[in-house]
Amino acid sequence: MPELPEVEVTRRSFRDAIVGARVQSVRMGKPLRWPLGVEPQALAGRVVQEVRRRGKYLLVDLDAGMLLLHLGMSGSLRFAPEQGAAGVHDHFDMQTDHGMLRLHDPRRFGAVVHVTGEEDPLAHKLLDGLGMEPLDPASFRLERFAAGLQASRTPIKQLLLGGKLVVGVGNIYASEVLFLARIDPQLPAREVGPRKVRRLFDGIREVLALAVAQGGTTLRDFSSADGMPGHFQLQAKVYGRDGQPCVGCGRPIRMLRQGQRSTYFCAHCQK
DNA sequence: CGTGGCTCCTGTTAGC
DNA sequence: TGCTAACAGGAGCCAC
Repeated sequence: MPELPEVEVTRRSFRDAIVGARVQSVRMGKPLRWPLGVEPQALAGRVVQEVRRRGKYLLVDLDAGMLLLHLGMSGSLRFAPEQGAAGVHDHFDMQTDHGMLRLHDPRRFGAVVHVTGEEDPLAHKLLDGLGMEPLDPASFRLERFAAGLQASRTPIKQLLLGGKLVVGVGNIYASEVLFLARIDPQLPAREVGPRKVRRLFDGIREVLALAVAQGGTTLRDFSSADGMPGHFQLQAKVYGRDGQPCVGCGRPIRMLRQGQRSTYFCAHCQK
């Protein structure tokens, strides 16, 4: 469900409401990707200072320590003054004096981990290798992006998905952005020419920024932590359109597998 | 070290 | 209609 825009929209939707809240209790459901790393009740009394985002991780700063939160493939967050009884897929409930933060995650690829701070070894392990932030002009630099492509033989689609060069481009946006930039997803990154590099760089920024501005949502249902639905109807030009006519040339869109993930593209428009 | 494949888990959908 | 298999928006881990 969540690529960068959805994670960022989620962050914005509950940040103001939760900052200053004091934790009263924490309930865990079934195991998520990793153990919480602390006894849930040990979080009682902590006060939320800030909610930040790094890649697709949400960082919830407490007055002591920090929570790293990831939505995985199927996770969603909800923050509200009142929440109903926990359902079978609600695996993390943090009750505060401002309301409850709840993670709903059927597949449980998501995570909630407590670390002592930015210097915690686990925080380093999870965050250190992350690439540039595409929505932060100070981070996402054309020269660094171009150099990163130049240094890799990996097919460009997989390099984008990997998150080590630039974060937040998920499987849908990877296909869409490559279509917009007219680049063959199978092309080794170092063979992407300067003009295409430029188009790709601009495309990533523009598409992600637009999606955030319009409240997230890619293909299916998504709602932010305050329950508002997104308004961004990404009408996918290639994703999920195997066999259907390309909006550019009318030839059939093709699907292929790259690293166990599907890629959609137009072999005529993208070369 | 860069790279590719496997893996975690459950729900939905396509196909027989 | 019912069963089964394939597939799903992520990313860490491990073997080459």
